Amino acid sequence: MNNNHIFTEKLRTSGLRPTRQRIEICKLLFDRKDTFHFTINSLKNILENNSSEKISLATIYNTVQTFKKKGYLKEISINSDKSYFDTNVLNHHHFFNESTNELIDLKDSEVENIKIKKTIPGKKVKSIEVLVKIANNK
Amino acid sequence: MNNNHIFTEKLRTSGLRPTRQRIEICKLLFDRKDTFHFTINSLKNILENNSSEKISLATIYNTVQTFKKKGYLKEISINSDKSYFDTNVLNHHHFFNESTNELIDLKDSEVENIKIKKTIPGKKVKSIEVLVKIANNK
DNA sequence: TTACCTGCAAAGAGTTTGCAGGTAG
DNA sequence: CTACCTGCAAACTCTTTGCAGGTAA
Repeated sequence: MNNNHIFTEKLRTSGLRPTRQRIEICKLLFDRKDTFHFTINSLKNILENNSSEKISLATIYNTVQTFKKKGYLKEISINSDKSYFDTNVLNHHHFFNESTNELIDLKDSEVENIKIKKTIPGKKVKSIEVLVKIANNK
Repeated sequence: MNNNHIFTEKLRTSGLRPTRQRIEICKLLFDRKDTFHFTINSLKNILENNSSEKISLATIYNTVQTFKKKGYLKEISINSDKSYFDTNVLNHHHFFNESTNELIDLKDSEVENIKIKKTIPGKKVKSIEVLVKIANNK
């Protein structure tokens, strides 16, 4: 089906004009039922192989950053090598497979409620996230 | 007191010769009772202000990386801007103050036991860590 | 037509590496 | 003495920015 109007809407509400390049990016990010994890570089590779458009790195960076600011994408902190992004923007937990550098979402129901017994005066909790690092059994 | 022999030992077991510069770095990192969090840049600034030695960035980077590989330091994933290190090398949880970019350790006893109800076949869990982001009350 | 967008290349930040002179053992 | 180490600067990687030509409205 054609979801271009949805992408156009997402772009407009982000203050971006719907250009050919940006529509291609939207298709990749948002035209799917499940969560999608990516790095700028993996996104670039997929675009190069699957899109007829030439899309420059700069365009990818600024589109992704704009979506992140708007709340359509979430950045995940795994390591400082590169930025990982997630199309699931709700607070949630992750597995990170150290053998493959792959991220896997954990549903809230898959993690028992987390209780932090310490508070810091004058500070508000913004998020509580668990990162479970896994690796291949040797 | 003088802990130089301890530092020398740490350096030797890491395969590094105990030089004046490295001893200075050790003093900063390990001559303290409590946990110490730092970035390469904060470490460089402290060294510049507190040490009579001139210590180049390259020396700081490679000493810190070597300690990390040896397991004397732990790298904490907060964001992809820069690397944060921790002298507490056990698996543990953190507060991250987004207003000040400060890390605070959480004791295990301050976080109720975390249960992950999902497993990934063929993978082994390496660590489970919680990051609680906090910010100033406005 | 006008403001915004694109691709390119150059600039920036953090980190790593190569090298010539210096130092621990 | 020899192998390792230091400081410096250059190189690298990831990300951002400036600019001249192109495009949406």
